[in-house]
Amino acid sequence: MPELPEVTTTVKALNKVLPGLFVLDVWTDLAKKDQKIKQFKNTLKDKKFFNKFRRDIKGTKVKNVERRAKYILIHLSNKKTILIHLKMTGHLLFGKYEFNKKENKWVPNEKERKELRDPYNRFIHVVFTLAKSRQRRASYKNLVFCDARKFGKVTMIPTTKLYDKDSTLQVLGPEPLDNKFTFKQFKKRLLIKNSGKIKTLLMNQEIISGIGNIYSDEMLWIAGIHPESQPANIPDSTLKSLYKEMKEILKKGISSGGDSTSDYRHIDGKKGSFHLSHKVYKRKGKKCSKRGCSGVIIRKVINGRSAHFCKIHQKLF
DNA sequence: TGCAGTGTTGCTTC
DNA sequence: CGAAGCAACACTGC
Repeated sequence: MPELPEVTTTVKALNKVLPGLFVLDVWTDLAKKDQKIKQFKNTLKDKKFFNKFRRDIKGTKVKNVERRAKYILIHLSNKKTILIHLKMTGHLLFGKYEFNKKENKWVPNEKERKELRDPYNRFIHVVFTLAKSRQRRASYKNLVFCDARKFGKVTMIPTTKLYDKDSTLQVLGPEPLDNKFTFKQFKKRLLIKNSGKIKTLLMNQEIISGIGNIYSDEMLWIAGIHPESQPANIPDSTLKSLYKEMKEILKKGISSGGDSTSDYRHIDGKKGSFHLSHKVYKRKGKKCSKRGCSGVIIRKVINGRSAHFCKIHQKLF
């Protein structure tokens, strides 16, 4: 689901279709009149914010789309940036949709519906209408935010303020696939806290950004490290292999078009294929597929998250 | 049938 | 201060 490879896949696809399009309008069914929950202020879940968001966005043009950690950044010509986090079940679709007044919801138009026979298209919560010019509404397309559990977040920030002190993006750790992110830095960042389990640290966005539950399980399996190992106890040679496998598995995720174990979809509604090559994630009770290993994959809750691993070849340091 | 489990983050509590 | 727990929500699968 939406971890670095999924968000990368979506952003790459959006960059092929969105730049240059004008935003004609935006619709949502998420906005609540009196949003009392603090973390939803300044998001589309807040009616007041949505009204302002809609005023700001109408008539602007999309410049380009960028990824930072698991965030999607849509830069606009009005010097503002739409910030989207897919959280657990969110995904973006691009195509032609129609508002069905009878059912009071958006549906893919007939042509697209045939290809998108997918139950998750039911959960449409935000719809942007875009076109090549401010006038040519006839040739519109929609950018659609689907999210079964409604955990996802959509907001907007002035582009220059994105990396202000204490902002959401400012506190994020380095990008794991950045060439400047060396082994030395990787090790240093894992040791920052002086304690903690390797799996939890890998998923901590302030230490390294973009890694979540699935990819952390998979990279630890390949590197032969038990998820509860303390980084300080892991020998350099093993840590080096984790560093290498981290990059490899994330790249494999990207080349597989992401992981569709659950709701994640490409912008055309198609599934990614990374879930077909899982070695541990969601494979509880299955035989460990490492050559010569006699282990069985187990599931254990570690710091509130389910971890999947092989007790035999994944060594506890 | 009912309830445990589901990818993430950030607020609250200790 | 940091770490742990849980809430945000709706569905699936045992």
